[in-house]
Amino acid sequence: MEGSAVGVSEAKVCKTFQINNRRYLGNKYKLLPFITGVVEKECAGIETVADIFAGTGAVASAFPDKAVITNDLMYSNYICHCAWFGAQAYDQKKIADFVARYNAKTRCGENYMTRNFAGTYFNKRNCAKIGYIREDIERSYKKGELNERERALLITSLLYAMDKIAATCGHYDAYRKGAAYEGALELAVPLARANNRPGNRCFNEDANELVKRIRADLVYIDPPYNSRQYCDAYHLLENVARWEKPEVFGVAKKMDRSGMKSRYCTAGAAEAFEALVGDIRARYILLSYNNMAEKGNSRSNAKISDEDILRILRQKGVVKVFSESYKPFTTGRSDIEENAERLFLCTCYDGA
DNA sequence: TGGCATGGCCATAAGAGAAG
DNA sequence: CTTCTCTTATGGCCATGCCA
Repeated sequence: MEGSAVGVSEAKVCKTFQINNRRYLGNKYKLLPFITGVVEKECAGIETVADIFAGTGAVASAFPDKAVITNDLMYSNYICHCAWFGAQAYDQKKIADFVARYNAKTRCGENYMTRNFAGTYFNKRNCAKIGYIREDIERSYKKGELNERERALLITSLLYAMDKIAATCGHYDAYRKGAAYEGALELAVPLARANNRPGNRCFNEDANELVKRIRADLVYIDPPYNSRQYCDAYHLLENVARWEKPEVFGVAKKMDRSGMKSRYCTAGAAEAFEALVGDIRARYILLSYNNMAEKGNSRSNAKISDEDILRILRQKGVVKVFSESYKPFTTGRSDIEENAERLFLCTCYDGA
């Protein structure tokens, strides 16, 4: 069914991809059965789900029969949400044609990407292609050849394709020196027809501000857990998505990211969380948070204590905690015991 | 001066699938 | 069924800077 969406002829030449075909810190894809299981058992009459720290959007995608609201501070994630959850109609054959044309394109010239990133995360050839494609998407959009959804779909395709070949450990805090660059950039066609309800809405702003204006039956909260800012880890995808061509600096070639930082990565996390919860209008609040409080390196420990989480949520409603053990990724240098991913479900007092 | 934030660097485990 | 191969997944560590 979804597989045939590519079109008869294009299906042969264009590969397809889905929302979870990307590497992302804190990705909840593997935990979806756990999350949806808790919601099915514990929450009645859910019609709208708001995923206000959506990241890849994996959790929102786990509710294909609900109206979804997504939000993320990063534009690169927002663009993907528009692609996956947007309601605007688009021409699937046109997307496949663009993808095929981009994949067939050889000999792209110098551009912003080659000047700034050749020999870092990508080799020069792939940089040239990324820069060419991103420029062409914008040009085509401005000429009216692509609508907003089609622009989002193609940028999403580019971001996912970059992720596949980047010489990284999955994020862009550093590139792997001496690593072999893997293959050539190859775009694929996004299969974005799982949930495109007219009522879906995607936002790109501070979750603390957004919750003052929205209402949902279930608000899912999956904030950053530790001091690592997602704008640091994904600066390059953000750079390409925004395509404002800023100056970049340092070994890692990061752009100025002031104004993109999340308070949930700082010592002010608990305070931010308390304000957020206070402003939420929902019947249920579901929070994902790990139990890394004091277990590992200070850089990786959780910023909000269990005591604060429970104290804050209990002001809002009745709280139940669900836990599932979770093997953290490691490169073999550390050995964290009994890491668990927890779900805090709050049934709100004033939720109706 | 100590706590907090950040820049920059770094790699293997585990599971799935193929092969025998 | 066993073994091999490939793919995919995701933080930890250290040094330094900032600021009350």
